[in-house]
Amino acid sequence: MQQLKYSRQRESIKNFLMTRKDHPTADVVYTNVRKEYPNISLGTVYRNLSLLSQRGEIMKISTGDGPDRFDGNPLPHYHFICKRCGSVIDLEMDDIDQIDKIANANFGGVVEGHVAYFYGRCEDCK
Amino acid sequence: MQQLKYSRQRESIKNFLMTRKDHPTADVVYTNVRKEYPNISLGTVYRNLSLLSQRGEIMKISTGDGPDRFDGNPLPHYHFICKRCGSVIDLEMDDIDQIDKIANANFGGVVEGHVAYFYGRCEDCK
DNA sequence: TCAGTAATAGCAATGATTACTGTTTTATAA
DNA sequence: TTATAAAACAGTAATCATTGCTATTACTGA
Repeated sequence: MQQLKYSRQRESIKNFLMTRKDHPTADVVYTNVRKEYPNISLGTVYRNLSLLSQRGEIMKISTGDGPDRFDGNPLPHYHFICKRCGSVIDLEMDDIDQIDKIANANFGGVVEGHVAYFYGRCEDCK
Repeated sequence: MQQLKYSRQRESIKNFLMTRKDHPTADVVYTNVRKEYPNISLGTVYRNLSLLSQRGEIMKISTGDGPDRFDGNPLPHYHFICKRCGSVIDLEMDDIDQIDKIANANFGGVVEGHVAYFYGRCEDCK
């Protein structure tokens, strides 16, 4: 992985993400960063979101339903998705890393990690 | 949910899926079912895969990387995705349903379930 | 200040999936 | 059986998210 050259656009994208707790999509990032950089292109947004998540500076959330979302907080944590309103919420929970060992127990390969999200009804929708 | 009217195409799709352990994509289902029904359309394949997974007769696997895959075995189980070769493998592991309780502990809403997959290197790639 | 290279804007193209429409199949029941 | 209504279909167009391309611009180190 080569080193990145600074860009104002990338900085603005990252700054925007850090102000938000609602895990916006690429398109939401685009419309908001345009307030500061009206000429930024959607391609630039996608490329930088990709770069940043590859480098572990942000987190990409793929729910398998609708577009990907992004989280400015790169520290390990889990997400909850409301089945009714679709909102994506950070969970504060004890770690569940033991599930990797459970998965590895009868497996021929090597389990290195997992992706998990929880679903149900959020506080407003229950 | 209304009742379904029988269709030969849907039966063929389900039968094909049950013969496979490799979790094929919609496109793979399409090219294979065409051997029996040369005029089947890709739309029909998508509609029926959707119907069958809504009804819990098959399982849809969204990895967030590449197209969705489908599993003819609807019984609860987990999947492993190889980071090197991309293959998706069934895991035989103890259940980890306790993670729903852990996630619910400090949460204002209601956790009803989870989606999880494991990744790493498969037996051939490790 | 300048040269080299990475990043950008603008736009075209792709890939997966869904929507539409006229025709065919299935289920029901006279 | 045949008639009828509803569901499913084939074929195709459209959509949505995302990636690729190319000429231009912006960083960076000398």
